[in-house]
Amino acid sequence: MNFEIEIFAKTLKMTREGQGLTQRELSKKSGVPQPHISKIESGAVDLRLSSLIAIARVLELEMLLVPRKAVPAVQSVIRSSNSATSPESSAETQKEFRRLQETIKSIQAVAQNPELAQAARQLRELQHIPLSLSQIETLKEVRRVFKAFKEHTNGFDDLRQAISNVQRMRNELSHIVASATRVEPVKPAYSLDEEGSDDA
Amino acid sequence: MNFEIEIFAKTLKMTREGQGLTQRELSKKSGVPQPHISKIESGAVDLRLSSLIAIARVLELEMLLVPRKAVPAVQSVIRSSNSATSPESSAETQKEFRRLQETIKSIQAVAQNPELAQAARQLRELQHIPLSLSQIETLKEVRRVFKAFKEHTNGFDDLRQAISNVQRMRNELSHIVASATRVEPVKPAYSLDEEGSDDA
DNA sequence: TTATTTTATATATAAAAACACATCAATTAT
DNA sequence: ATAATTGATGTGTTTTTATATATAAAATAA
Repeated sequence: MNFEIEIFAKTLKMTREGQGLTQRELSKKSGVPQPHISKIESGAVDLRLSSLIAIARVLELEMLLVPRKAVPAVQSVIRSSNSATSPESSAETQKEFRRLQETIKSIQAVAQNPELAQAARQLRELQHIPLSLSQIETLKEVRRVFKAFKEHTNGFDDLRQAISNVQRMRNELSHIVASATRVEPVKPAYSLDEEGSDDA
Repeated sequence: MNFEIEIFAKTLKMTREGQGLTQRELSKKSGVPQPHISKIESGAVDLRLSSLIAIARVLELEMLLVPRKAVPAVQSVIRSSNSATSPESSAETQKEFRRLQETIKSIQAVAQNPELAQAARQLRELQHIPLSLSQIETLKEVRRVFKAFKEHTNGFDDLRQAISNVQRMRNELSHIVASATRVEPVKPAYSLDEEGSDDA
């Protein structure tokens, strides 16, 4: 729906997931019915300020009116605050990592590929590093693409894209990984036994 | 109404006034009807996000969801951004200064008082200094009290309070005033010919 | 004081959110 | 594969915002 409102919808959803809350739990704590939360997160409603505030406070978020010219500075403050401490790296994120590894394993059961294996390795490296909300989003997206590929509803381009997302993320965090496994430069040439088999 | 929403209501109103906009002008630019703006500014409605955003954008404000722990830092950024450049110190503020001086003059017409005179002097010093929104609010409040006092609907305590608000503000800005008039320390003892005349 | 501008109120109507409840579909866990 | 959890949908009702006008009240300017 409204483009302006989508940002809030997404932020709420990402934050909720980052905290490992279900819509029902959030509903209970905020007093907003779960079906309504669903609508809000999908950007389907032009919600009232009180609803927004009620949900935000549970997620430890505050609504602020910021002078436009101060917005860049404020966003930088928020960013550093987010990367500084990451309470969201634990429980739920670990689950997500496990799901992703399951998905990869199920792909590797039918088709081995060095790049995919490398991605798996890199993911293992990242597993215990605190991730930002957007990085967790990337994780989910990567898994979505892997899964779609496995079910032949997605092409190689998407898969390659997803793998390179993992690599990019790994590079972003390389200053933390550092000591761990030696990382070989990513081979640009890509194969993965072209034109996959048909169905099931 | 809702305590959480009042903050937004006040911020919108203060900002609008700071920019010298009338509700009608804001209405025209934002598309929100003037009567509704009135209700919003008085905190009488739990407005929808789209309305809030529409009004805010005209006032060059952005709604942001900020992690609670980052709020203090963000507020400090906003504060310094506000005091740094003050486009709001001109036109409308000058008018407010003139009104306030008129009010003081009308009081002095019936009762002279050294502290009041000093407040008037201090206000003259401040007249060409860029003020923050909250300082402009103080100015309005001071005038409100002065006026109420003149009409015998307000006591001396309030008046004294208002005068000391002027002094506090002057002291806050003393580093800017600096070169101007030499400022004598405020005499604590207060008089102003006790128990004013009755009516009219 | 008088005129003008600005804000607050009033009324009627339309539109949308909020809510309660049930339930389906998709995902995840066992 | 099956059960359990989670998110999305659907329906009907209630409440409230939003809008359009008109106008009263308050503040400001002349």
